[in-house]
Amino acid sequence: MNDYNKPKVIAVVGPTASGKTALSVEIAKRFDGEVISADSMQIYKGMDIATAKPTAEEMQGIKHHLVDFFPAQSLFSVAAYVDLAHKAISEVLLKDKLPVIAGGTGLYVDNLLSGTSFTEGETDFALRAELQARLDNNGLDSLLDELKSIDTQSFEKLSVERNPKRIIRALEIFKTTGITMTEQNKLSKPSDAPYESVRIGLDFKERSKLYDRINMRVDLMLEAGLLNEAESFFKTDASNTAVQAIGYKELEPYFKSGAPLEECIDSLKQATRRYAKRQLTWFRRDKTTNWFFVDEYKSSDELIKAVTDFLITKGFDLK
RNA sequence: GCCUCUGUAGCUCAGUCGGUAGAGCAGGGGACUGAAAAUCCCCGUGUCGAUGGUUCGAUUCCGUCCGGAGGCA
Repeated sequence: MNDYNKPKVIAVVGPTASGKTALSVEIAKRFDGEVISADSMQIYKGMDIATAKPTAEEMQGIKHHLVDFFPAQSLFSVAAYVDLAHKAISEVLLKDKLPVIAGGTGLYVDNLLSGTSFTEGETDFALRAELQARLDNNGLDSLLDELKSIDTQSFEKLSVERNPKRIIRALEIFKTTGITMTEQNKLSKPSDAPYESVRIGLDFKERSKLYDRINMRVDLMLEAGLLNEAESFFKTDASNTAVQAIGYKELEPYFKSGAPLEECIDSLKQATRRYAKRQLTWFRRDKTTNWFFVDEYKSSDELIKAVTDFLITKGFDLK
């Protein structure tokens, strides 16, 4: 309950292309920190351009954890992330440095900072496939009926939402652990957060400014060789988690069925814009986030200065 | 110059036999605990091109003008 004994961490969150990478590096430089990425796609090796992985130049000598270390053929999960991220944070703290968490995957950030405890069990993919097959053959209601008999609370929410993935997961939890999703969520929620965290959120007063940046960044990715990267990605046997990355699947029609490149690029841009919107929805939910509007500053230097000044008032010490 | 078609949501278009309008796309809001860059839920008022006329009432009918497309000279 005593915040003063908890390690302090900074988290930089926001939608894709809002400038998290640059800002987190600047924070790390000024406050003697190292960056811990919270990005579900930048973990993968080889997926450099599409995921806008920070380049060596962009990192400016600041150590980045949990980027570019995981094979694209392997499956990843929040549980795996949280485990690795806690370890990385400990490592940074041992060096007496400041952990700067930077990332766009809200699920990862929240579960890390809230200290959700995940049990040892691995994901049961065979069971998941079985449930998926049932869904395909008998429909969603077949799964919902079963859920109703075991977990009324989840049922009530999921029967309105009708989200297949979450319904499958609810059944999977019960079948593998004997505990309902409602109970498990309660059990995994800690009474107290493990860190004293300060969240910096990046957003734009004008949404169209963000979208302009996204569109422009996709064009830059193409110039940087996204097409080649996509082509070789299709040759690898990427895992179910890696194939979800925005950047390859939108280009697939171009390579596999001769669709016009322009159309694929437009849909790639659109998918990225929609993703950014979902990220904002997620991050806005946390009411403790300190938002900075990028388009309210004349330059990135001014934004960095504003954030730095703010962090000093929050008790962080300059290097 | 004449004739025909056309002008409705950001875009493409439907519609109102006269009672102020609705689809797709785009876009917006939301949910979210082991696939999360995923998955799912909700949201449609706009001078119906402008202006006169007919009418109790016009986006709808008529006239004129302006913009766009095509045809004939």
